[in-house]
Amino acid sequence: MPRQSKPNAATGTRIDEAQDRFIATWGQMGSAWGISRTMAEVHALLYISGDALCTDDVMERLEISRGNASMSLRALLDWGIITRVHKRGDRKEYFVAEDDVWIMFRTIARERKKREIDPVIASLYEIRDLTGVDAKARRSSDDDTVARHNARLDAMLDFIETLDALSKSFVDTEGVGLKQAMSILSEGA
Amino acid sequence: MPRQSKPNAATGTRIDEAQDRFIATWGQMGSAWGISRTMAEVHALLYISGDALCTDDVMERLEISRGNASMSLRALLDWGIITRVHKRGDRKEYFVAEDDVWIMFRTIARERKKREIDPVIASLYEIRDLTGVDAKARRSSDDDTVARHNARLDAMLDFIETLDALSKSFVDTEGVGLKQAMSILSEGA
DNA sequence: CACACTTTTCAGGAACAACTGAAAGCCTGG
DNA sequence: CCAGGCTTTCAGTTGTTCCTGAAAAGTGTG
Repeated sequence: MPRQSKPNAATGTRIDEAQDRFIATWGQMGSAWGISRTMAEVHALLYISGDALCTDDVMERLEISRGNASMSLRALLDWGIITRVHKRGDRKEYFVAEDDVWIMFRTIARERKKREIDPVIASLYEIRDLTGVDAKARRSSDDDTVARHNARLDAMLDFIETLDALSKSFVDTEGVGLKQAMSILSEGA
Repeated sequence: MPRQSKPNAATGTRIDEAQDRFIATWGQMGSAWGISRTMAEVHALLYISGDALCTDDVMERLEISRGNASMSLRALLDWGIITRVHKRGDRKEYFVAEDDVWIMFRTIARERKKREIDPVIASLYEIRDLTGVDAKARRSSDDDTVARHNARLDAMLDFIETLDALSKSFVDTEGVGLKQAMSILSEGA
């Protein structure tokens, strides 16, 4: 199945097959981690091709509708892992993926933390407050149950706070960053 | 909405509300990370209650069907984050959640790595082979495209291998473990 | 300022995942 | 080796998410 009408007709299929498989793999992984398959695929396409592609390129290559392509590109922009590019004398918008994988990862991690972890932490503290400080006002027969409940909740909070702190050192723009953290860790092991 | 018919009628509602909210929060988070909501909820219930519960307890508390409860418990067993418990003179099976959050996390991480990361790595290497060593046999006009493609693929592989190695030091049973790794990291920062 | 081109939105439909409930399977004690 | 209680399975249903295509909104040009 020939895909591109570019000059590299001979080996084009080979590259295209590799790209297709990369895209498929990435899409699968995405959906295992709560990212819509198409969105992951669009990102994979932009990443692996390295080119600036427009909506129509994406539509054609992935055989998806205009609406879907537009939505996915928009979402990727919101996540901050692709950027708009303009070409002179062309009114279309083109998109390129961040090509430094480490930066990409940091961006995703930061975003997911903001969207998914922080709200959970907030909720857990609220829940804690339901059975928290005013424990004395409770009938002693239930103290035990409440205490056990609080202990478990606290263990969870403690754990998540630790992960949270850890993620900061990975994610913060000016922090050591994951790459360096990695080398520290591997020395320690 | 009264839930339990246990002795702690007075404060029971307070605890139950806290449990319900914990369960809901956990369920939400689960679904953001590719785990079915119910499965996460069942786990949350077992974790926060700390008791050994049987299928009927779970069904009643979460208002789900027997089939669903059975499936979810079975899946949690497969993941290794809950265990069966038998009570003397009772033919029912009871279940308890791992109560050490750190162990729980390690177990989940190990399992997800095995199920989701390792296959991706294998795929990426296969894809690499499509455009790999036999590059000389290619027409020179495409060398550039192929080279760029391979560079991007390699960058990704390199990245994932690094994460993979990092995760080993967190996850391995005998390794330093996440808790200790954390302290190493926070010193370094 | 109207037109041609591009992007965004969104209602409806398709595809997929999750859940139910009843029936079949499996123990264990008698 | 059957009876009763418990667990698992699975076909059918429900519910959700994702995708499409066409219409609306936006944008710059002649």
